[in-house]
Amino acid sequence: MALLKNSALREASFTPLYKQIKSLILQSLNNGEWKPGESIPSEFELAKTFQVSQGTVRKAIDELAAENVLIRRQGKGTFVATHHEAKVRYRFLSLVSDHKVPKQRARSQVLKCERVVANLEQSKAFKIKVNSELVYIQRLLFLDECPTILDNIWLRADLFEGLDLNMLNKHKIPLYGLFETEFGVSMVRADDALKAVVADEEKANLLQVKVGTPLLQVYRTSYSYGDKPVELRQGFYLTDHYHYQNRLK
Amino acid sequence: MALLKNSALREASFTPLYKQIKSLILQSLNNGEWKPGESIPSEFELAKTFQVSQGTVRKAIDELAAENVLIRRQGKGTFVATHHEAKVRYRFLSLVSDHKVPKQRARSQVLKCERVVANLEQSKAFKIKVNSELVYIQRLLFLDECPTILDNIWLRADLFEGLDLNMLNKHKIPLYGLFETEFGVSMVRADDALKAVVADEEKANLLQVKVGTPLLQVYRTSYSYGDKPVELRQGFYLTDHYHYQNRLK
DNA sequence: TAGTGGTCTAGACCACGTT
DNA sequence: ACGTGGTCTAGACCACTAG
Repeated sequence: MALLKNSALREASFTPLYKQIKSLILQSLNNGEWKPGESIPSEFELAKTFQVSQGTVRKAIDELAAENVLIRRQGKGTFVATHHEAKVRYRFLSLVSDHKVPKQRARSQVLKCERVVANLEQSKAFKIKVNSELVYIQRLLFLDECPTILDNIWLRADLFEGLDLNMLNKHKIPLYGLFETEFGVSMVRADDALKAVVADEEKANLLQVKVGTPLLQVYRTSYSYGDKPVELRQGFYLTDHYHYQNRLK
Repeated sequence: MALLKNSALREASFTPLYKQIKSLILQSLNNGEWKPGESIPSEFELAKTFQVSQGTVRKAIDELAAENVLIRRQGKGTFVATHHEAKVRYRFLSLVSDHKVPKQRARSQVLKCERVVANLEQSKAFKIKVNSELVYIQRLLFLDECPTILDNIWLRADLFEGLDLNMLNKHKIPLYGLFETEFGVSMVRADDALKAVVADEEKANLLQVKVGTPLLQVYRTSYSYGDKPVELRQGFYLTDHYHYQNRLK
């Protein structure tokens, strides 16, 4: 794609230069040219390769940084966001302790990892054919050594070839970190839909509570670069000592 | 406050010009110089009054626009955000229908409006003295004519003098719109803490459901300009046909 | 046509981290 | 001392809205 500088023959199709630059950067990220944790070229270098001014590159990076796709570090450079750093490790885990101080520790226990076939709803969400293959994972998340979250997870099988119970149990890192490192899939955004439900027998057993205990049900769709949906989740959160925190602006 | 241009005698106290401009704008908003819905002076005018370049004013406004404090409209001007416009009327109502299409209609029924005394927790949250006076409101919100949300609301009495049951029942506008118009209090941000609970007898009666029905409990602290906390809320949401939606980035 | 916000440029200088 | 991102400026021009 050639850059369209403010030229003459546009007809109601104006796209700012910096948006085009942003797309090019996203494309490079998608192609794996720059990997999570690594630095991307400096603003001046990018300006030179794209044949635009540094300020224009800057504006493109500004937006990507606001979306947590890139991270700027003054004096050091601009880096591709990663789920591995301690600081952002639990970026997508909105559940926090009611007594904020004792920064909880998370441990995951994977119960199932199977290949399944996409139902109508799932195929719609992923924009793939019905009966396409998915990976289904069930796992329990312990916070401060208490079973607190029961997750049912579905992934596009074509993006996660080779993912199995063995691999999941071997790694001690958060799932999103594993996806990033082992499969080159970076989660950058997620949409959650929350409801209050009560625990049925299966969930009650797994979470070690009584049937009828209220649970926070969190349905999630996670997206990679370019709003590509790559994960569906049904989470059931025990909120006796934790709460889901959210900031509205 | 005089603007500190990049001068010599700073010692580890650097504050960018545009941040100072931002503070000045926020101050004007706080003083009620520019009211919600109105336009503020153009970027060039502000640049002239503040004796900086237009680009610097622009960056200040950019941040305030990102925080939904100001709204930019190309060709028209920059406006103070308001809760009255249809588009952003329910900005802070995260509950949406599961079948998104039939854009729900909200109706509020106020049950109580009393003066009460702040407990320890409330006085801490508001950063006021214990036993300070608060306004307590209990109301039921109907979505599509079904009782769906039970709200308990506490406000700083000194900011809401004259607020009573009569006034609340007279107005057909959302609460945050009323607060803005009648008391000059603009809500710009809120922190929600969510848990799953079950309905006790009182809540079950009011929401017309059985005791034991799971409810989404939403504790909220709302802030006005300058992160000033002005409202505490305990909401109980019926999530049989609605869900709390949230985007993670 | 005039006025507003939106884009783009080029250049200077500052703050921060590393060498 | 150098290279990075961060700030600030001045000016040109484009896109949108309204009179």
